Formats: sequence, structure tokens, C-alpha cells
Amino acid sequence: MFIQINPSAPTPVYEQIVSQVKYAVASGELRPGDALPSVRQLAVDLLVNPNTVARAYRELVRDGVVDSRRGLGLFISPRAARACRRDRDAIVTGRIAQALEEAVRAQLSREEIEDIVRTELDRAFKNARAE
Amino acid sequence: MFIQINPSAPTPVYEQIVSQVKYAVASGELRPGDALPSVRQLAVDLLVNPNTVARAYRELVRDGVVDSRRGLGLFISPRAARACRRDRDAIVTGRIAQALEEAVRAQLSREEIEDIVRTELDRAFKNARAE
Amino acid sequence: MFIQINPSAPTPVYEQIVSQVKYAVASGELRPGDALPSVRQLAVDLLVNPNTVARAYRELVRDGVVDSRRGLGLFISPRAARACRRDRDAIVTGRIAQALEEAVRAQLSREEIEDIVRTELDRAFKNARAE
Amino acid sequence: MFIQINPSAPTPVYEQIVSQVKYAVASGELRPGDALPSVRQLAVDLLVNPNTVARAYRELVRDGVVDSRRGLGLFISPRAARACRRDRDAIVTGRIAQALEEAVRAQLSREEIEDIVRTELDRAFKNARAE
DNA sequence: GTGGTCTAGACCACG
DNA sequence: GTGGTCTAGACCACC
Repeated sequence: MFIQINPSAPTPVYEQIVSQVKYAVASGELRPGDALPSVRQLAVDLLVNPNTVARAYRELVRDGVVDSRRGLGLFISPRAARACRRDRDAIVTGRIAQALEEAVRAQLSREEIEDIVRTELDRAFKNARAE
Repeated sequence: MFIQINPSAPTPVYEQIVSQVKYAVASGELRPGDALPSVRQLAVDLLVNPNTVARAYRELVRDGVVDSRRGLGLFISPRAARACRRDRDAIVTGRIAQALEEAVRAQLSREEIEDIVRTELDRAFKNARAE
Repeated sequence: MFIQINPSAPTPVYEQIVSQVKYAVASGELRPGDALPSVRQLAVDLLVNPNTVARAYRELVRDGVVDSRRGLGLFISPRAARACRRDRDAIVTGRIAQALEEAVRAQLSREEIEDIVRTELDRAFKNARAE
Repeated sequence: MFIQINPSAPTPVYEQIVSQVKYAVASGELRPGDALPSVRQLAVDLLVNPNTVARAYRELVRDGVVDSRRGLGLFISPRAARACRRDRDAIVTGRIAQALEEAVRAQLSREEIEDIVRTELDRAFKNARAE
């Protein structure tokens, strides 16, 4: 399954679902026409209340990532891929930019910041591989 | 004034105050023995609810960054500088790490992430100088 | 074929079928005694679930628009034409009335609403001719 | 109060709230900076569950009509007025266009449709005045 | 079976 | 006091 939830993370569960679906579309793991798992099924898989999943799905529909076909389920929209790549890049770039701005405001030197980035990027890739 | 508040940012106002005071101490802009502005004064300056400033000050006392002298106000603690540098590095590193982890999870390649970091770090330093 | 389905429209598919059959009867495109396509055939033609067609046909029987002759299929009822004209006018009038009421509630002026109606009615007739 | 709910209407309650707030902003009845009634208060006034109000307010935030200030409440956004007028016109025009298209597809003549519009527009204005 | 809406009520963070 | 998230469970329409 392409979604993993951390219920104790600061970002809300429904938002984790939304962005992970978008990431999966952006990376091609989900393709236009693919069905999303049903609300009830995903709720069981993630040990989460169905309403929480439904809320995430609602947002995906509203963002045009997903189309709902009555009585059938939700499907990746044909026009989703481009939008998701844009969204993904915007989200990721935004978070990185914010973190770096804070570092600069905190008066860290360019070298210190670059060191931190190097270290943490290595760690992030190592963790990702380890999973 | 060494503090700038963004009331519509995602991080709560009181936390923005706390970390910016710590940053100022860490960088030497505030030195042991310096007085903090009064709760009311700072609230006026930042256009913020006094309760919010009070909460931030409470946290600073709790963290040992600041000592209260009854009837006089709050003063940067002599032992604050080292702890603030530690806190600052931890906060900054944490945010950067989190942003990078998300980028990795979103399946961006190392090169793409490094590009974003380069661009955004340049921008951050340019903005800082411009202020 | 006299029916066109829009699966992503807000009005349910089975209802689109029902009202379009009624419209065809009201306008004389379908005449008493004419046969309806079989459930399976229409389902294939419209790319729709057979259950949906079956439900639409059930409603048409219930409304007396269509008579079933065992083993032969469904046929436009002799007494259907008048009732269908009534139904058609009621449906159409109802939708128009609802749309206009909303416009009035939204505080648009009589002139603004009349402008919209003129423009959209022209467009609707132009599109209809173009098909 | 500028909001009236019809719990038995086909359009969901939360959506009625959303569009009525937008209409109020578009017509100038609500102005940038004005506070919305609190979630709990409006829920009491409309005899509706607070979650339903919260959902409507969430959508308004998402649409940029309203800004949330933590701990204080929701306020009409400065940039809302223009967007709301656009939204209102789009919603109203869309519904009218849809109704007219259906009338044309049902083979009603231009005169018949214009008659219906005249009658129903009169009725709508009379009802509105009567309230 | 599917999604969508609504209610009820708990808990949290913020000001 | 404010909004925001989440759970639990009911009911509906559609396919």
C-alpha cells in the first residue's frame, strides 16, 4: 500500500492522506483511471475512522485530483498528473524554503546551514532506503 | 525590535516569540542581564494579545532562558547563551530535517532536492540582506 | 439514439434516462406502440450499468409511460403522450423556477437576471442546432 | 440574520451556508474585516450541528472568502468581495444555463421557454418581497 | 457494494 | 472564548 500514516505526527491524518495520494500520482505510482481504495477499506487498513478518509478524499476531489463516479468509487482524474507534480513541487519547495529562511533569520552562517542540509539529507535517504 | 510576528503563519504566535528570543540570545543580540520588554509593552509593539506574550515569557522562564526579578521584570539569564545555541540548532535542524524527509518521501531525486535547497538558500540570504 | 447520458452530471443517470424518454414521447419522437430498446442493449449503447437502465424502465412503467408485454419488451403506452407533455413541462418549469429563485435570493437585479437568461438561451439554441 | 436554512432542500445544508455567505459578501451585506458568527453560535441559531457549520466555514476558508485568526474567529477576507461576486455570478449563471439547456433539449419552443421564464421570475420576485 | 451528509460528543491548541 | 481534528454511528442515494 502506498499510504502510511503517523497518527501522532503534527500534521493531521487527513492531510497526510491527501499529500501522499498526490505524491503517488506525481511519481506515476497512481495513474489516471486507477481506482482509489474504498473509503471503508482504507479506513480499515490505516486503522482510522472512515470519516477521516472521506474528508481526505473530499479534498482530493475538490483539488481535481480524483473524480467520483456515483456508486462506483473514486478514480484518478486524467488531468491529475500535471497538477499533482505542480502541487508536490510547491509543497516541498515551500517547506524547504520556510525552514531555510528560519535558519537564516536565526543568524546561522551559510556554511552551518549547508552542513545541516548535507547531514540531514543523507540521513533522510538512508532512512527511506531502510524502510 | 528583534522580533517580527507573522500572525497568519502556521506556527503559533507565542512560539514565534519564544524562538526569536532564543535566536537573539544565541546570536549575542541579547546578552545576559539585558531586560526583556514588559508584557504589555511587547504586546503593543507586536499588535498581539498580552496573554500570548505572557505565555511566551512563561515558556522562556521555564526553559531557564530568562530570570524573573520580582517587581523589576525579566532578564536574560547568565547561563542562557549556551542553552539557547543548543536550542536554536535543534529547532533549525529539526525543521530542515523534516522538510527534507518530506521531499524524499515525495520521491524527488537527490539532484532535484539539492537544486531546490540551493535556490531557496540564495533567496533566503538575499531577502535577509534586503530588510 | 435519442438519449445522451452525462455520467458526471449532478442529476443521477437513471433520472436522465427517465426524463429523456419522456421528452422524446412529449415531442413525438417516440410514438405510442414504439418499442424501447432492451435493457441490455441500451446499457451497452449508453455505457451504463444494466441495473441503472432497469431502474429507469421501472420508473417509466410505474409512471404509465410504458407498458410491458411479457416476453416482448416495453412499448410506449397509448395514453403516454399527454402525461409526458405534462411531466415535461413540470420538470422544465421546476428547474427554471429553482434557478431563478436562487438568482433572486442572491440579490441580483431583475435586469441582471434577464440579461443572463437572454444570453444563455441564445447559447442553448445555438448549441442545439450545432449538434 | 443573513442566513436561512432549508433542511429538507436537496442541496446540502453546509452548501446552503457557503453560498449564502458568499452572496452576502457579494452584495456588500458582509464587508471585509467583518466577523462571522462563531461556529457554535450559528449552529444554535440554525438548529444545526456545529460540525455542519464548521464544514461550511472550512470551505469558505479554502475558497479564500474568509480568514481564520487563531483563537479569535473567522473574518471576511479583504480580497473576498471580488471573488464572491465572480463566484455568485458563475453559480447563478451556471444553474440558469443548465435549466435552459434542458428546456431546449426537451424541444420546447423559444416562446414557451420565454413564457415560463417570465412567469417564474415574477413569482420569484413576489415571493422574495413577501418574506 | 460505493460515496455523501449529518448528528453527537470528545479532545486539543490558541488567545 | 475561538476554531480544528477525530471518532462513532446513522441514514440516504446511486449502481
